[in-house]
Formats: sequence, structure tokens, C-alpha cells
Amino acid sequence: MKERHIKKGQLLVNKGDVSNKVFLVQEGLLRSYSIDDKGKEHIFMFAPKGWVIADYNHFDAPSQLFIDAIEDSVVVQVDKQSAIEHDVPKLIRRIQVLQNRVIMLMSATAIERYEHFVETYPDIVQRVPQKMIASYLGITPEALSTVKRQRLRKK
Amino acid sequence: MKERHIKKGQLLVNKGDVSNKVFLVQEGLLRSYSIDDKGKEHIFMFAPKGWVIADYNHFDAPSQLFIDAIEDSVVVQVDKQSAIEHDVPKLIRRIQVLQNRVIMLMSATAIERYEHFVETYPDIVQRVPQKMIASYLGITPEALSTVKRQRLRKK
DNA sequence: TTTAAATCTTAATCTACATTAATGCACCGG
DNA sequence: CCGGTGCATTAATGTAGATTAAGATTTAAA
Repeated sequence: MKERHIKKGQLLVNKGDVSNKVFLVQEGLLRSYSIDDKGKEHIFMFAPKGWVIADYNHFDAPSQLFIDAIEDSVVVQVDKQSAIEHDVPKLIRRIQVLQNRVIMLMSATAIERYEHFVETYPDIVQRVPQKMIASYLGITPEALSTVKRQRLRKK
Repeated sequence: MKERHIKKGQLLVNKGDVSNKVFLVQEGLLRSYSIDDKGKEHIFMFAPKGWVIADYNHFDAPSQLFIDAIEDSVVVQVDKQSAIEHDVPKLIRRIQVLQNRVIMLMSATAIERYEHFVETYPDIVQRVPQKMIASYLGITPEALSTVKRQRLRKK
């Protein structure tokens, strides 16, 4: 258990790392993401203050995800083992969020996913570049641009 | 903790139910799924023998998912609370599977998702109708049909 | 401040997958 | 045995979102 100060852009976990660490966000904003074989980035989650971020893989398995800081951040680094035993409710919440994410990705259009994102994470929308939101939603920045234009016309 | 025998097609959990139960599959095959506002079914997971199936929602929150039996099945019904404390590793595995699922849905084409499904769950492919596989992959049965045709031509 | 480098938007074209519709097949109940 | 009902496949057409490319705008660096 150790406090760490992370600069914007700094990589905390690299794909392939065997870290077995979990990060409790005290301040700032982090993200985890994967890069596919075509070199495209896909944001898996954003972690603002109060959230936990980690690659919940098998112990000692190489990380599938990258984790880095979107803003200068402060995290507390905890051992995966103890974090897990210590805070089962956080695991459950993680499963809920992922469950929702899968259902969203399967059944909602880009517009609906964007609406949902804005409602659920209104603060994050202001803090990250559009291309990251697009990446989280599973669409291109260009497509997000047109989604937002359609929304404006409606209002 | 109670053993239950479920007939093929029988509904175990209805959307909106407040069940707080978790089901350990002893025999057979179950599935959980959602139905969107357009009336379309989306299979969230298959649960063969040895798996656990449940809607991991907040305690006392209404279920978002339906759960029913694809084959005649035997399950052991356990209280969510005790199941969770009892088997944290299963929770972790659940998160891993969901993590993979999200990455798949975001970065892979229908063909790649089908390949991955066949490799990961070869037994299930044989046991469920095509339309359920399509629903799990997030595509229509028609699209799955063409995916399989393309595969055959390659071999 | 000036320039360079990202980022965002708009528009034209392309493509993966959806939709619709028709056909063939298996299974099942009368 | 026959006529339904659901499932799988095929083909024709439609569409959401990707790709490509060109400006416009913001950010960062020199």
C-alpha cells in the first residue's frame, strides 16, 4: 500500500506486465484500454476520483490492458489479493458496470450509447478529448461528431 | 441452498424479479439474456455444467436479465450474499470473461467473434440453435449464416 | 510570437451488417 | 399422412457507421 503521483500521459501498466496491483484513485483521472491488431485503441474504462482501476486477470497473468493517466493523478497502489478480499462490493459493482456495458454495446445505437454515457458520466464528458469518448463508445471520432450534430438539431 | 430441476424452456428469473439468488449449474445448460425496447433478444451468457449464472445486480434491485433453461437442467440455488463471500475467485473469473467480451464487441468483426466463440466454447456450438449463437455474438441469424459460408469456402 | 502538432468538424464514398422476403427442412400434433 | 410452426439458408436492397480526405480550431512547443 503506497501512494503514487502520476503525471498526465504516464503509463502505469503496460500490456504484458505482470503487476498484480490495483489502483485506488484519490485524485485525477485514469483510463484503461486495449490496442487491437489493426493498431486501434479501445478505451475499456475511465476511472475518476473514488474509483478503482486494474486489469482483473488471473494472478500472475500478463495484463491485457494498458493503464495511463489522462490528468495528473494520485493513486494508492494496493496488492490485488488484499484489495479483492477487502472490498467485494467493489467487485460486484464492477460486474454490474460491465454487464451494462455489454448490453449497451449489443443493443443500443451510437446515439443511444452517447446519450447514456452523457447521463451516466456528465463530468467526464467535459474532461476528456472527444476522440476518447468515441473510443469508449466503440465508434470513430468522425461518427461521434455527427452524433452530436444530430443531437443539437433536435434541441 | 436447494437443488432444483428445471425443464427446457422454463424461466428461472424474470426481468424485474428481486431474487437475490445465484445458480450453480450441476447439469444441463442455461442462458441469461435481455430484451431491448425493439423487442430483440440479446444473450448475455451461456452457463453449462460447472458455471454460475445470476444477475449480479445491487442487492434487492430488480433483475435486468431473464434466465431460462436451454436444456433440462439441475441447479443448486444459493443465496447471493453467501455465494459471493464464499467464492470470490468465481467473481474474478466473471470479470475477466466480461472484460474479454467488451473488448471483443468493440474491436472484432462478426467473423472474428464467431471464430473466437467456436474456439472458446466448442461444445456449446453443438448444443444451441444458430439463432442463439447469433444473438450472443450480437448479429442476426442471417449474418451468421453468411459468416459460416465464408468460413467453409476458406477451408 | 510563430510555427508545428494534435484535435475537431464536415462532406463524399465505401462496407459490414441489418432488413425484408422467399424457399427448403425438420419436427410435431391432429 | 398431412398441414402447421419454427428454424436455417439464400438473395436483394437498405443503412449505420467506417474510411478517406480536406479544412478549421485548439494546444503545445520552440
